[in-house]
Amino acid sequence: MQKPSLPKGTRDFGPLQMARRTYILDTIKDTFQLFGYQQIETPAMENLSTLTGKYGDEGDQLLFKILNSGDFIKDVSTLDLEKGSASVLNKVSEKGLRYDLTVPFARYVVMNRNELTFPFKRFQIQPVWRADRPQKGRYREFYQCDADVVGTDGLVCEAEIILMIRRVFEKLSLDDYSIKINNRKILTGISEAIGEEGKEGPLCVAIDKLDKIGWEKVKEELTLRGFGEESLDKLAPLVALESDLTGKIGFLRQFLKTSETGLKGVEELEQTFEILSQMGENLDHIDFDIMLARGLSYYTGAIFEVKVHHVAIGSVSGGGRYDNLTGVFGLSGVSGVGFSFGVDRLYDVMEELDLFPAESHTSTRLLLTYFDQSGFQYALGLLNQFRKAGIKTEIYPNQAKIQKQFDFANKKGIPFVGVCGGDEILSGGVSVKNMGSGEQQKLSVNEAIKLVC
RNA sequence: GUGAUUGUAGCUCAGCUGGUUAGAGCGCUGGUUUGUGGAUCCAGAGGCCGCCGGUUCGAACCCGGUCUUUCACCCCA
Repeated sequence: MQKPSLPKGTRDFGPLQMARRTYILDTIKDTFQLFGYQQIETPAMENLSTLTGKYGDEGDQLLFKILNSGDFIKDVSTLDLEKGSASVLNKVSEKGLRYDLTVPFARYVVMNRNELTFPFKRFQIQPVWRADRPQKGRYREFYQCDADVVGTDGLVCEAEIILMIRRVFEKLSLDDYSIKINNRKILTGISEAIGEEGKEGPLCVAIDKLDKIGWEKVKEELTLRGFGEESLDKLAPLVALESDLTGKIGFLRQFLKTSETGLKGVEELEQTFEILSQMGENLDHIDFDIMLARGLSYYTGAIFEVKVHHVAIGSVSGGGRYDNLTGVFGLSGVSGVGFSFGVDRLYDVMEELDLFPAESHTSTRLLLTYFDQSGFQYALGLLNQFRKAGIKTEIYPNQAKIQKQFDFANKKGIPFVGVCGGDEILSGGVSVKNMGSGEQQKLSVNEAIKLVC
């Protein structure tokens, strides 16, 4: 007999966990729908050609590949084997598990471009898979909840993303968090302004670590990546800048005055905030973080990341605007913006902060118990009456001692137990015990329904 | 992919520098109670000490490999 086990980085979800996950997922889904997003689903597996090359070399390594069916080795030559794994791979695997929901969505949009009405707002809640090393808040199978709009560059979408994030967090009673926002164009502008045009990629990667490793280390890394001393000196005042929103914007206007792109980024950001104020909304939880850089190569405008304070868990949500995501699939000029909630991390955060409402392990309200066959038959008749009255009712399915039946109700957290014995059968009623208070009274079925519901 | 780390009863963990039949608490089963759960008391069941190999008279303990857990790096939700 073999010991059962799970693949690394995957988990089962028991009834309690599922109740909590559903609570989070319903909140998110409800919010997406409130803002006019429509749900779609795409297959767990995609053609490898759809997935590869979209996430960089690192990302390609993290893709789970699916072995071809049948004799998967039949096309592999000894030459391929000598050339190494890359050569063998495309002969033995042509499908892979999706790595995120954005790329499959882009594929979907391109394939259905003639049927879709643009701007198209969709949401998608499905698992994704990454062959990462698991660690805290990082799994190999996890859910993403994506909402994206494609076919518009209207900044109202950015503003609405902020509103959706705030609504979800409010519903989940999370209030100590910040929505970090920045604009990729500002980062491009910065690299131009410090005389390192076109190097915003490495600049972002290094600067993103500022919080973690400090300015000195970031400087080292940038030097390593070929940034001149002069450039770093120009960058320094920006890194040191501590100011409020208007202060930051004022500073950037000056700092980026030679960069058309950079100024455009600042303007987009300001307009987004302006839209919020026209909606009668404030800027609570919004943190304009000039140093926020998200690695994903396809972002071109706004970038978001949500961090809950005082927990050791990475960002729980992130996203941004991409101007040409569908380009690689042959449809260019479609601008989109979207973001994603990581349910598994939200779950971890809420658990760490003890924010889940106390719930019983079951939704059952009433358990019918009995002593013998006649009581069982009588209880079967009552069962239907309670259920027809809309009360979640169950009956203990096999004859067992009454203690055992009570114990069952107790462990499952069922709040009421209905006892069906000789007395009850004679009077046509049921004795209902409140498991919390211990009170028990003999009632008619109608009275019992009123008490329990 | 790199570097650490963990694994003993269903759960949380003890187990001395290698030495007889591997322990505790909680949980579980039964009883105390033949119409009543949560408390008390009594009794009992339950372990290839992650897996494979090596060293040794002798391994839960030492060594190698492997899987798993957790963590840092990389990257990311």
